[in-house]
Amino acid sequence: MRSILSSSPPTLKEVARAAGVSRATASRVLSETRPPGDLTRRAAETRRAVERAARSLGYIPNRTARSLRTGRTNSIALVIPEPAIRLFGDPLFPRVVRGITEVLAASELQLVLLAPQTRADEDRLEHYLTSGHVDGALLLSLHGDDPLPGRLAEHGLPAVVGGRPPAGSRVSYADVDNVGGAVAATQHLCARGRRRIATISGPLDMPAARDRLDGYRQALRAAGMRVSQPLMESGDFSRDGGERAMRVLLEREPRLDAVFVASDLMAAGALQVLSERGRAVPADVAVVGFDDSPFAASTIPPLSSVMQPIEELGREMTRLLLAAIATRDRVPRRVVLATDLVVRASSGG
Amino acid sequence: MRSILSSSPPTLKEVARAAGVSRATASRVLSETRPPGDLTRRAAETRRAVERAARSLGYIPNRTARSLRTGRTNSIALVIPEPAIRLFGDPLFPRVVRGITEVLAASELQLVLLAPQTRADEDRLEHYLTSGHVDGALLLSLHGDDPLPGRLAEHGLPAVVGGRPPAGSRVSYADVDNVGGAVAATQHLCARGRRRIATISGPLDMPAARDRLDGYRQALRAAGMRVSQPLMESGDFSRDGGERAMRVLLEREPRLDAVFVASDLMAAGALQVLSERGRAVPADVAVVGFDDSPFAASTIPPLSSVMQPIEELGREMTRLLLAAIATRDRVPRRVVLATDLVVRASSGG
DNA sequence: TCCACAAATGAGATCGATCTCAGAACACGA
DNA sequence: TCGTGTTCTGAGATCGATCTCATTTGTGGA
Repeated sequence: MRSILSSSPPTLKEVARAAGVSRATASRVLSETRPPGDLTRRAAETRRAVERAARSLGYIPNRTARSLRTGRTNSIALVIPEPAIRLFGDPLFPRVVRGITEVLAASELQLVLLAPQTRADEDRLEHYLTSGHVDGALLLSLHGDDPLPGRLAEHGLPAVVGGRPPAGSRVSYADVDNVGGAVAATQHLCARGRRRIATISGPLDMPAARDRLDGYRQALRAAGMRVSQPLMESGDFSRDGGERAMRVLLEREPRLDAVFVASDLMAAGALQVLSERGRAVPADVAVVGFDDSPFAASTIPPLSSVMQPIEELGREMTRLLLAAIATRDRVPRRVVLATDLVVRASSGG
Repeated sequence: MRSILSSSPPTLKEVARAAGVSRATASRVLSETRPPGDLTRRAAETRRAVERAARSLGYIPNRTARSLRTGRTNSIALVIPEPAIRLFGDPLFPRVVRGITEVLAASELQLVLLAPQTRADEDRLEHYLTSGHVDGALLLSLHGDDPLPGRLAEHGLPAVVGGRPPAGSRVSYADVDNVGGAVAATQHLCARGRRRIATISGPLDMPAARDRLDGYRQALRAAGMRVSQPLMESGDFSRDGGERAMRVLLEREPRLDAVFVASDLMAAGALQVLSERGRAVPADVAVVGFDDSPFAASTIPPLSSVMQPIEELGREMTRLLLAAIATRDRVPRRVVLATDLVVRASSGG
């Protein structure tokens, strides 16, 4: 083992000296992954010597130096601009992360998660990303007209957005088919004979929320029904928000006979309010949620919901990013993943 | 603006040439923060010229190069070795993160979150940390005998553990007084006249869980009561785990008259089981939880619980780390933050 | 006006790795 | 044994910034 007295970590130069070879050779041995077997006796010997020296010195390559030379950092960022409380509360994030890490497992890339909390954080973050800390970025949960994708594109940093990106930004993204899911849910309610179908949408500065609302509208129009403002109320994707919106809707349109709710959490709140107000589900009011969360099967009654392949979204984003990094190709690509209506008792099964 | 044709980002050299000065001067102007005012007319002019050139070229310093030279990266890691589902599910993490980001807001440091999911991830992570990507690391939620703190210390990377670190590792840490909190809770139950006080502990490979169990034991002994194995059952800090453990305890010791539960989530499960079995809380069985979660006030009945200052834990960890980085001082320090029993109806108010 | 001293600048070294390229060592067939 | 072609190796350049140190420029007092 190396002496405890040497304060700074061993460098390649020291390894090379210890092994009696040049820096170049040491570098080659340690970084080149070569199919073993097709090397001469001499080469095999130096290789062994270098490896032994590196091991006994406890050598760890300085990534900073390597990055400077190669222009690669071997890490990619996952950016989620959400307050800590939502970051750690939203059930979607762990699923996306699982998908991402699955794909990354096969690579040597390190994933770093960045969650800017303030305006100042966002500036610092942009600087962090564009100044060469990472090879690419995955962007999740962007709101409204976040300028980040555009900025990264200007600097030539590969980026992939999860969910539909801010309008007008030429950036790759993967998304789930929110419109299609909402259409399916609403059509399903129509097909069950419901005539006064309300909706609780998400916050309208989020593309996913807007798409689901669009799908609801499209389906109603396609069925020849009127899209009426009083039947639409927006929540914030939380359970409480769902309760509040449901109360507003019942107040405004007591005769509604169905609700398409843009998230299961809000749907759970809505179910509770309906039960408190003595409306039977699905007899009086049919309910369809969105997400197909684990708890959807155990609400009372079990909640019909639109399934979205979130893990696959994470995988797809990562694949897009890895491809962009590998090919240096900056042509924006997009992938839209199908959603699927899961029918349970709450919509009259 | 710089031409769209130049593919690679502008370097300091280009800025210097554009401003008609040397690289050294450009570097000084752009990185030196100097109290303005005490510079000569000439200096002020070059300063202006360099700044204009940098702006018009869209210059962003290459952090990799800067790091290589200065040995500083201006980022620190937050390591949480938990599966994604727990990482995003545990209500403690957002609170710690809030504390951390509060303290970091005043600095220029970027926080990166690393959550190794597999054994391979852990190796990669160790390599990431020790190869110069960050200036220091905050380690949370370490289990059992995680070798990470020791490894980092070997490589001279400043690190601070949140919670009590694995035994024997000479590393700085901040912790909440789990033992003291458990003692207070148990003493409180004794003082209310309870004689058969059970406990539901956390997973015993976690120091916090062990400390709370220790506190329970200490308090019983101090009160001259016997510590009996059948009155102790461990859960996994989840609600389901609490339900399961409570059932086991009732089965084994039907005459128990109090339970100290090592987390509020488990306590919620326990309350439900007690209610199902027809045991009145607190008349038949008094219950005290741990965490003082937001929902503790709204369980039925409201849950007495041990408050722990988690945000402050985050702040304190960060302060310790920043100090260690600034002073290059590797002497392990520790900080233990007081916990506080909050009495509500579940323990007989 | 001249001199001493402080402030500002630039040339070149440096951080620690990889890459290029020319030359050395080796294997193999004649 | 010798020549040829392939494989290895090492010297030195390089990535993009900062730092050192000698030199230039400018200031203020005599």
